Amino acid sequence: MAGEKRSARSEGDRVAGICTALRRAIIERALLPGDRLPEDSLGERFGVSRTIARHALGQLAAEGLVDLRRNRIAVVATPSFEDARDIFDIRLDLERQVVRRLAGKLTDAQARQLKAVVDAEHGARHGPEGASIRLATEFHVLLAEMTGKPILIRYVTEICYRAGLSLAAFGRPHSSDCAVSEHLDLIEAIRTGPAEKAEAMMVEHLEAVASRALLQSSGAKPRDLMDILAPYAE
Amino acid sequence: MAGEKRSARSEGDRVAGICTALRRAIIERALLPGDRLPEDSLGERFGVSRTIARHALGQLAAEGLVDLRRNRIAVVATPSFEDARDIFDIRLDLERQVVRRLAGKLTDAQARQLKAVVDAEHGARHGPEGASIRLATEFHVLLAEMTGKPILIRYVTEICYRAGLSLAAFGRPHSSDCAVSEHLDLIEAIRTGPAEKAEAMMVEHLEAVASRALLQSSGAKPRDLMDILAPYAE
DNA sequence: AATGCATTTATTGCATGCATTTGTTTTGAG
DNA sequence: CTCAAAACAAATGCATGCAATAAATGCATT
Repeated sequence: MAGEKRSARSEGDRVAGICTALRRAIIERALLPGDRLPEDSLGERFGVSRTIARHALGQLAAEGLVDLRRNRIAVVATPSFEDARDIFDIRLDLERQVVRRLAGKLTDAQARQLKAVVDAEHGARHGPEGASIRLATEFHVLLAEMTGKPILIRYVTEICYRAGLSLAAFGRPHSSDCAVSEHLDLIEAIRTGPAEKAEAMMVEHLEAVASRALLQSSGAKPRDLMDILAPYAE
Repeated sequence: MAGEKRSARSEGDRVAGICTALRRAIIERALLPGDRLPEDSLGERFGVSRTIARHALGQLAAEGLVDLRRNRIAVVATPSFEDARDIFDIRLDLERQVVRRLAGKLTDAQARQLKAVVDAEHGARHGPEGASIRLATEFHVLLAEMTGKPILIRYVTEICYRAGLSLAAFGRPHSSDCAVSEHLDLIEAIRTGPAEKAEAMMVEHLEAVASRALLQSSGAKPRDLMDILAPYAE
């Protein structure tokens, strides 16, 4: 009874709660591109009516994480290869702004907070892949949050989630080792180095992530039925 | 023209219709920051139930055009001065990408299409301010659409609308004359010039727009009732 | 006359119900 | 036995109703 009251109050908006849960499920690859998201099931699972579930799906569709077609069951979005490229291009610009604004201005407390996330990444590097990816994303989001600029934070967050989904769309395993050391280097560069150097390092990092995931798999992206069956056709 | 892709992206056609109408009202300054948007009135005006109106408000809130607080009437967003700066910073990066991709690759048909919009701007320069601003925005959106990159188009469109709203928040009149000639120069630079030159011109243009609107009015931002009434108070 | 409190009204939050549409199974003809 | 058409099941599209909350108004008290 008290629990009901508390959960209702702490989660001022139930729509936001569902969005958060689904975003996390998507970034952790518990939900994969193409997975169905019926309003009924969502509502039942989260203890709300279809109305609320529907609204949440609308929000996620606006963020590009969900595909919504009229009279059809909502599905987790399946970004195309071109989409993925464009997302990373935009992400590059946005995160470059983040670094430019933080370079040389990181407080010790902030550096510690970032390192804590990287530590968590390190600890999760042999655990389930989902946690690893989520933490890597959290690192970038936290960095953006430290700019204190709400609009920049919002766009960086959104684009990071979309980037994560894009990576999932191509089924590449997440190489956490690289991310961990690159993230550590980034913290140092942002804290001490000149803005140009930190910026260059972020560019390098993101391009590495993108090429590890996208360039290598230029042919293996969407499992096309015809491609899969080609060897069996003769 | 501009609404085709938006309506396909969103779900219910009616939700998209309301969004489009409200976006336009906002960009034309028929709706000003802080104006109330009660679900009932919207529903009645557009011939739909509150459910649909509510959903539309949710979408616009996700785009940053509407402020939605629990149990409170939705209002047109009132971007802060810092928000406006951040929006223009992001817009700069995004539109730079647009120019970079279009430089030297504009077909004659596309150039003609862009010129048609600028002509319309020219024709509207002494008419109502709203049309002038809307057309200036359409120019930038059309440019983005010519990249053929859906994600880039989407972010540029959104940020252009937010920029328009930001300008409205500071009550600056729209100087259409400058925009018209600058837009013409842009078309030429993109069509013929090297990418660097076109890019620099876009940067210059957007910085000019931002400084005309933002820098000059650093003290006159939100029309506060107390401020407005100050001269009458004695 | 100004402030705080109660009452009334306006508005949102959310679930439910019905019509419509889509997807699936069944059925029946060839 | 195959395939198409019809019947069924599942899911969405949307409006409406009721409870809860906030804004507005009026009243009383200082």
